[in-house]
Amino acid sequence: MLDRRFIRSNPDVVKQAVRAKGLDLDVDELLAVDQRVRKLTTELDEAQAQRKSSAKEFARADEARRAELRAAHKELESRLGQLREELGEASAQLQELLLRTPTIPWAGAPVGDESANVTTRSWGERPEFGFTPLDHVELLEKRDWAEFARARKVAGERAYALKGPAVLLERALHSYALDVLMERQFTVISVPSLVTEMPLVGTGQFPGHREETYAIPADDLYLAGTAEVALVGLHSGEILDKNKLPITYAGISPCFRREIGSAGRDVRGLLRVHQFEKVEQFVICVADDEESDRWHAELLDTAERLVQGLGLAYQVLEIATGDMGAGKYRMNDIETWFPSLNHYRETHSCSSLHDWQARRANLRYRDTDGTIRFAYTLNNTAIATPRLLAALIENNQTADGGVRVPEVLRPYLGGRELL
RNA sequence: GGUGGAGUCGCCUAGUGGCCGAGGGCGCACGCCUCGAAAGCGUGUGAGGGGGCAACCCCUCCGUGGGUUCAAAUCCCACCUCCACCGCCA
Repeated sequence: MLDRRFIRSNPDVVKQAVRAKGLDLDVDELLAVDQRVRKLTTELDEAQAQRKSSAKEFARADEARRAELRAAHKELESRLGQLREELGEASAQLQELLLRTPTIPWAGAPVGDESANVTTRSWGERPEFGFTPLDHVELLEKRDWAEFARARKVAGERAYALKGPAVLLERALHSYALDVLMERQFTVISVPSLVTEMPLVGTGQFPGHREETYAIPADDLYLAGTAEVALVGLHSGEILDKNKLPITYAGISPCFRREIGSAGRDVRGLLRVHQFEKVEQFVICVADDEESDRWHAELLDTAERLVQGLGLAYQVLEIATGDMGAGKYRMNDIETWFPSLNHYRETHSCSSLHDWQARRANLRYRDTDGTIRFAYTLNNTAIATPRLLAALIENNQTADGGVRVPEVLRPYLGGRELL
């Protein structure tokens, strides 16, 4: 969502962003609707002012004059009704279009679709096995650390149940992430996954990607795909004091995704599941591009250090305009090495949204000079399991099906070096 | 799930159909006073939208959405949230 006034005065910039992001949005139509809304607003204002003054006069008028006013009012009322209806329709149309306006992407983003993504750096050594490594499913089943067939009996496709040391290892990953984030002064917060529509619109999940979210129609609730949803919603409608910013959260929550766009893909194992656990980094900062850029770098750095701490090889991608989504200013994915896939696979996604989400969520702050501004938001994964758990298991397996525990996780596993 | 009470401009509060399209107090900002401060006094102090070079003007908003009325914070209906008690429950 962009500022109407910005769109009015920079239609070409917006059009270019729409093109670069491959979106379906008619900016000229938006401008026309915007103009119509303003015209109707002015007309309604005038009619309403008239209604007010005649109601005032009524109180002091004699009976003859009152009869006149009643008659005149009837006419005015029908005009008001018509204007309200027209304005209501136009406003709804405008809102619908505004919700689809993209953030202007940063100048350094590769232009194009997914194939234009650029690998900017890689870190770590891919493991060399002196034996034929198992994939995570084989390994988990060999050790009896998971139930797949039985879990699917209860919860359908993509379901899983972790058992024994796999559970402890998953928890260790989350504890590790929380400790690192707390060290960086992030506030740990556990948030609802079961949410209303409001925060989903706020994050930008709705209305564009409704079908990816589980709905519970009986209660008008939804299951959020990430803690980011609740975190954006938490401060929505507020005007924060500038000195409260930045707000830095380490949000934890179960995450739910329908994965309807990927039917049949990654159905095996833990790579793409409907329900998972995630620690999310989330920042609300002042509306300053440079500060936002600094946070973006920091969130990305934190995620990289988390993966480095685990000793996993990864690469960082600069995401192209057409692959980053409407709301993103900049996006970098971290892809971690999966031996069984023989390639890197997305495990983290770092995004700067500028004020795109804040506008949707009406999340503002009062600047030093008293001006009220929309804040900037950023988010990045810290740890998402079981996908990262699968990477950890595959990369750290031993010839006999053991799993070496990275040093950073040992404190959470009673000091054990091998599972 | 049931019963009762409540939701007003950052906070507290006035307000029961036109004089409240929102008064007061606190807080905050600025000014006076002071060597400085406190106290005191004075002035100002919500958000959104539209218009104007501008000072400024207009409209909307008293939890949300409907309704009654010439006119609604004020009356009616539904919903949401909060508080209390009862029931059930991890």
